[in-house]
Amino acid sequence: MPELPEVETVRRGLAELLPGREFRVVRVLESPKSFPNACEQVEQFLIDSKVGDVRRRAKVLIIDLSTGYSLVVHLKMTGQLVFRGEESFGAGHPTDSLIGELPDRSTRVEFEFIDGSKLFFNDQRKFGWVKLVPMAEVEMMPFFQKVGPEPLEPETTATDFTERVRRRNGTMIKPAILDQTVIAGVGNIYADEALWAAKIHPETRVRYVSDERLNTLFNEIRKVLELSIEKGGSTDRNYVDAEGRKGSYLSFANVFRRENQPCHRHPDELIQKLKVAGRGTHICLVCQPKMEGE
DNA sequence: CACTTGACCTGTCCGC
DNA sequence: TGCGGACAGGTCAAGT
Repeated sequence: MPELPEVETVRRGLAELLPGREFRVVRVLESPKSFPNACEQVEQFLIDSKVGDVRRRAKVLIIDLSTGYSLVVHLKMTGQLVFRGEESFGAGHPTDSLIGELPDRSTRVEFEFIDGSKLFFNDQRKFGWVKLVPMAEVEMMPFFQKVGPEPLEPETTATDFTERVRRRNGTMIKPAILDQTVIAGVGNIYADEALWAAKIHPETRVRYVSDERLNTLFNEIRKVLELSIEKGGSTDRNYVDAEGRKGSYLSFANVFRRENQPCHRHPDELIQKLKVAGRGTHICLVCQPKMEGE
């Protein structure tokens, strides 16, 4: 699913498209799964409100409304938030969108604005959700209470990261950086990419990774997330941005989805795919030798 | 408590 | 072609 760079790309798109628009109709097509607290009052409540800021925390989008409420959206594995302007309906088709006519069979919620434009929440696997929450209560949601620091915020330091990772000294480094309470926003793609860049085998126990290497890992996490945002994120299957376009990071990837292809540092070595803590994992065994000492 | 595993869903791909 | 099983980018609850 969308990890930090994908969610940030969607946020940037929506921040250009949504502010100032006023809701006219909300259609919830998959309740309670996709919109657990949807009901007539909630839908009525959305109507008459205008979109304000569009924010992101970790992999979660927060769309503030003029009523003092926020729409909180988690895309999980296959969620999409796709905006269609009035001009997209009828004659003209959205320019380079990968998505066809909307709604389609994965559409779970449809928001219509008074100018005729629409925002679609699509989600094939139904793991994602939308919730309407009073703005002041957003930060009190359980996930936000325990989520770790934002890796790209300048005030987040490598020392913060190292201290938090050390709380997971007994586990392997890959699940440790996937843990959202350690650092926010890293998912399976960027975990593999950052571990390759920092030359750490994903199964290495945290206690065997030196502070210096954790420092490097933090810097590599930042670099890979920033590069991916620049490329509009990774499209493996479902991910599209707010206008339905694919991201291009995967054509720059070093390991993710590159099994049996040459390592970019060691052309004679092929990228291996293995399973670590239940997740598909991609490594170069020369760059990332299994550590001794267990 | 720290850690690991399975469940939540639908769709696709691969091997027999 | 048909069918079963594995797998897919995230998180949580339950298990050890």
